[in-house]
Amino acid sequence: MFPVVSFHWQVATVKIDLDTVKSYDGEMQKTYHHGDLPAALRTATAELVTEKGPSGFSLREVARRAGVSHAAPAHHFGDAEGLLTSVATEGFSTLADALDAASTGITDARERLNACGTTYVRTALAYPGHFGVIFQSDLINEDDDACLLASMRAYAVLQSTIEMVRDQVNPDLDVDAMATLCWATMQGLVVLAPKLSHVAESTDTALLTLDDLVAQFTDMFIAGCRPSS
Amino acid sequence: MFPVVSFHWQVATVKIDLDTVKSYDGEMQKTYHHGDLPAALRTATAELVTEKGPSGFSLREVARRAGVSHAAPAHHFGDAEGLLTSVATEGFSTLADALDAASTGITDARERLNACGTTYVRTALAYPGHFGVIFQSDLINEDDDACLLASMRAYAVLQSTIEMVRDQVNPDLDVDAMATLCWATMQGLVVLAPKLSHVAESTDTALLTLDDLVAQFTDMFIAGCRPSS
DNA sequence: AGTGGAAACTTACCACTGGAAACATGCAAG
DNA sequence: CTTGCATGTTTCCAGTGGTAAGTTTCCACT
Repeated sequence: MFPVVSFHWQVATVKIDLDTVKSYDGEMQKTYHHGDLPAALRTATAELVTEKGPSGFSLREVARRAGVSHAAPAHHFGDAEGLLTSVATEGFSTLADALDAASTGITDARERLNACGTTYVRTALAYPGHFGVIFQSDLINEDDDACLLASMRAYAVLQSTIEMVRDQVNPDLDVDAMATLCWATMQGLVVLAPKLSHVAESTDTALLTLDDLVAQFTDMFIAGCRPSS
Repeated sequence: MFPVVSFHWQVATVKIDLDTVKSYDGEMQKTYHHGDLPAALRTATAELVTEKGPSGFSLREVARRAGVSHAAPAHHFGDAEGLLTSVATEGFSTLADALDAASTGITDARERLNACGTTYVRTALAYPGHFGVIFQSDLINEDDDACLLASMRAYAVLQSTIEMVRDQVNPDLDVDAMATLCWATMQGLVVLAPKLSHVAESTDTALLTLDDLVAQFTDMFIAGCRPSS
């Protein structure tokens, strides 16, 4: 059963990536009136959340931006929760792709962990709409299969990285616990960063950057994982 | 100027703590109809958010629970943002008090950091309404003076703890960066925990508990802070 | 004591929201 | 060509936040 699900999920991922290309409005999938309304609604949602935050989200405003009536989204996503869950899935999928691309080929555990961390916070900052939906909205369905699978795919990259740390640094490492800690720290940084005055987003200041914090965390993490004996 | 502000804030803190006592409806502050409506609205908000999550919050429902008309809150808090900011302030203040109580008297850096971490996640789990408002709602005014001061008071405890780590473990430690990392990890754990299947809330299972994760983080953090040379 | 004013609250209204139901439209397969 | 169905639209409903105007209660001052 799992391979089948995995297969579906692969297909879904590719489909999402294509859908995300907004300008592409051509001969593909033009099944009906609106080239690809689900994708248009997702991007409209992400943009709206980016502009006004998760609380500024409104099904009607999204529909308005997509140029359809306010009842159209219901036909594809059921309700607001369905649409937001779909956006969250897209976000997880994008994150998983980015983590995959950033970590493949890196054989040094420390380097790879740093690459994952940097990629995580950069992706979160690059897709504030998606991550806002994922972590600041309680209106998504956590049990949705596609969403769960996409998030697990992202988690798997981190997990394999921590396994590499275990293999290279400390054979007794509790991989799940440490992977959880790493994810928690990265997500905490993303949530906390805008609230902290001494953290800057760009590099052109004397302040700490998120990349700096990630690097410091990586160093501390690797050093802290070494066997104590 | 700062001492004055600090004084005001101290007073506000004490007031909030008294207000929080729900059953207390007696002869204090009974300035008008409703013994102490602001406090009642705050607790109603916290309960509502605990039950239905931040997105389930509704000014009218809160007013209904407090037994007043839907326009009454506006008189005390201006709008929904004002009320939520007040709840966030109360949450930060509670956290600061808890961190203070848990860490005073502990002289060993590792022990104290662990106490802070445990207290953080336990407080977050004990006040899900307040923490939900703080970290999952973008409808609070981050620049509010009282809120800022309360959060800074909580941060200060953590900061002094990290300074203790610096003094006892590594004189070259970047205190601000490490304090940020610790806070981020704790908050990340709180946000992530309910989403992770292998983390349990109570201790009566074979799964990891949040306390376990905090302890593992503390050990790793202290070890990782040691000078590399 | 009583009166003016301010504070606390209510009522009435507005534009907006999400969701459901009934209706219309266009494609695709028989 | 026509039947079926996915895709939208229109219309309606209860509920929401915010504002403005009115009402009640308290307090301070004379």
